[in-house]
Amino acid sequence: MSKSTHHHGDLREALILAGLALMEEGGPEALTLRKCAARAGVSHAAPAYHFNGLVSLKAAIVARGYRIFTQTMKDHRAQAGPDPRAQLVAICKGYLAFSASHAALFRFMFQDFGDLLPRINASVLKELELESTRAYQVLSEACAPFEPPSGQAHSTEVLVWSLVHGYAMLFGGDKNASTPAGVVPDFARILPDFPLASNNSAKR
Amino acid sequence: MSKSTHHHGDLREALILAGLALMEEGGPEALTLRKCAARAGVSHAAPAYHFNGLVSLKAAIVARGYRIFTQTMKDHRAQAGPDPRAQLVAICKGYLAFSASHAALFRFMFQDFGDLLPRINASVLKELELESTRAYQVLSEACAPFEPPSGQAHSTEVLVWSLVHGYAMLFGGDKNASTPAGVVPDFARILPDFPLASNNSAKR
DNA sequence: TGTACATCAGTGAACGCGCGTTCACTGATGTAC
DNA sequence: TGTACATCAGTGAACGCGCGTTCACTGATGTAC
Repeated sequence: MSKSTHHHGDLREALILAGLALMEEGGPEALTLRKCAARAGVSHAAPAYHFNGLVSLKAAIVARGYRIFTQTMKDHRAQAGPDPRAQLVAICKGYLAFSASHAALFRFMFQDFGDLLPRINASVLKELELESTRAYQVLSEACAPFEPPSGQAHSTEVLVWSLVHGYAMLFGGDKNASTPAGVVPDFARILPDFPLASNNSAKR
Repeated sequence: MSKSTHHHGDLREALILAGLALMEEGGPEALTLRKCAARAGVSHAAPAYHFNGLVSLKAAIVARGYRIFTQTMKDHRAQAGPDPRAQLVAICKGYLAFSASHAALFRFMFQDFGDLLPRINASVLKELELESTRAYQVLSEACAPFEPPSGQAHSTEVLVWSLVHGYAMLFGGDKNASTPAGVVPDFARILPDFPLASNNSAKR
């Protein structure tokens, strides 16, 4: 343990990791500058110095969330076969795996940032846009083979994204693991019934 | 304007309406005891007396949200024809209409209440459960004609609910009205392609 | 190689703010007789 | 019908708390010569 109090080394990384941990433990309410600082072992004024305020720290944490999200989907895809349908199913399973393993963060990421956007540090905002676009692209690519060749653009993408996102929100976490009326069918039993137009060699 | 300062008359209703207004104007962060009280024109200690703390006031507001939600779906259903498919589409449009007209409230309703549940006033909790169950039943009934007769129970329900909920969350509000890649297809152009097994006289 | 100095990352005390809660109170309402 | 009294809804001042922000500072690092 270094005696030096100044020059943390990688304060930014430490703050983001602290924020991710706090988010999972106490939800979005627990994400404050002071708690992040305490968890990272620095003065409570340090995060306000590194980022320009709480908003940018939150954005940096969300950006990191998207990076993990993307990686989770890619990991699942890598374990599936080359068949486009299997690839798409794997991506969706990765989507659900992330939403379950990072439940609070997942909801936080898809929050409405609205008024806060203009207050985000320019470089952090750029990073956030990059990471969220990358996550989106993974899903988009997996849907591409199923887009109707001459129909409404992105309709499969919107269909699949809506379905998997809604399922994740409603049934994905530990809570609300059932409808008021009973047990929820496993997602894998729903997805294969999709009417995905295949303009490729996708098999059932 | 009555001079009497005590005995508001219907403080409960006034507080709930104040809360609904605050929610739409400033999001969930704006929902505090003091702001609700100020908006309802009462002392800031009044809401803490009427409900036993902020948590139960929030729950009462969510319960009211579900009541409006149910009514919105029913209103849309009433304007559709008797065909089961038309009814289901109408319910979904009602779902989306509510999520758009009460964007912040909608997200707040589907929040994870988790740790807060035990702290809700018993009668308010009962009301919340009643209203949310009623909303759920409207959707459930509309899906019933399409449930596969011998398949997995509630699979159509889960499918439709996930799809419409995900669409509402991702594209329903004013914000994020498009995918990163472009324009979002209208929901009505997606839903009719559903592979809904009809054990009824539902027509396309 | 060694010294002087500028830069910069992080400190810690202090500030004001809005919050939920508490509590002795007040004044209107309802009830007993 | 009228009076006494209990109940109860809402008041308003006070409290402590955690928060984000500010600012003069300090000590480590990097650079010029």
